[in-house]
Amino acid sequence: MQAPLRDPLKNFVGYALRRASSLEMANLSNQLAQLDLRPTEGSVIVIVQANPGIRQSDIGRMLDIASANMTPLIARLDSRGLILRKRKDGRSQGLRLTEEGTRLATQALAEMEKHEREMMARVPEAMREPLVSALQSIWREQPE
Amino acid sequence: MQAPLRDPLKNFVGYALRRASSLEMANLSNQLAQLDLRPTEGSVIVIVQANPGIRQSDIGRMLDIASANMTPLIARLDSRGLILRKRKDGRSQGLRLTEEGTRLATQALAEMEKHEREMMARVPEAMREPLVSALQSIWREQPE
DNA sequence: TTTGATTGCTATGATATATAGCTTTTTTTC
DNA sequence: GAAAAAAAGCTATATATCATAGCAATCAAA
Repeated sequence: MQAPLRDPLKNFVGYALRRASSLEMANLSNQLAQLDLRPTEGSVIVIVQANPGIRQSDIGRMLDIASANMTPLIARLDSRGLILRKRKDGRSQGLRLTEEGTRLATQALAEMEKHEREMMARVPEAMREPLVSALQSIWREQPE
Repeated sequence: MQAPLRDPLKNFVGYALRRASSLEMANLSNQLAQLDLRPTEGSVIVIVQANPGIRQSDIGRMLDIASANMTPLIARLDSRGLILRKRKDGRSQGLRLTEEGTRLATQALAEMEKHEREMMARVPEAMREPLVSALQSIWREQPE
């Protein structure tokens, strides 16, 4: 018998946030793996589906992904035949989903929704709305 | 002028969770970088400080870090002179902080607390308690 | 005593993210 | 209109975290 372990991180919200998020990500990642999509790729094609002709720099701003990291991401979706790039002007290009991309994006969105329901099922009803609001107040409109 | 961008992820809690967590992590990471500590290393030494003699496998269970990943983590803390390993029995070893490790752990904990206050300051009072509870209900006692 | 679980480890790879720098093109400013 | 600044997309590289597969030594349990 030994002394019970102390958890000095237990009461940190930042810690709970990290744990909840990484569990969430792991689960979603497993689901999307069935479609051979990484979580980030899933987000991207869902956004392209909702915004045909969007530029990758726009997506980068929405998801806070640096342009240097958007490049290989988009390249892979392109090489898999999920998206099309069409020149908009000399420097930018508009993105659109192919048929296959549309099919996958629809499935991905369905997975996200299913996953969402499963996660929220674990949160007591009364805490759901405050949870969403609180999370958004944390990351939206970051102060200087 | 172009059509405003649609954000189909906006209403997903999982997405808000991910964004809040990664912002939080980035901030904490910057703070701890001053101490030349990565977030995970900070968590580890704080736990060792609270539990002298703890085994790395215990820490792994607390933080959900696989033993294969604990090894290089602990090795680095050891090589930096922050922790000591003392054989407990043939296979396990007890971890303790050195003086330098104690100094860093104390600073790291202070950073976490400061960071915690800053983050919570952005969350309206009424949502704070529900936020913590909701997050914990998401990741604690994961169902089969 | 044999079986099974635990501890710590090597090696490797996947994913997301970060930094520095670059060219070309467009926009802004003077 | 010319010079300066900003934007788009890109290469290359590095880091942090986590995942998988497997191993030897040790300890605990059937």
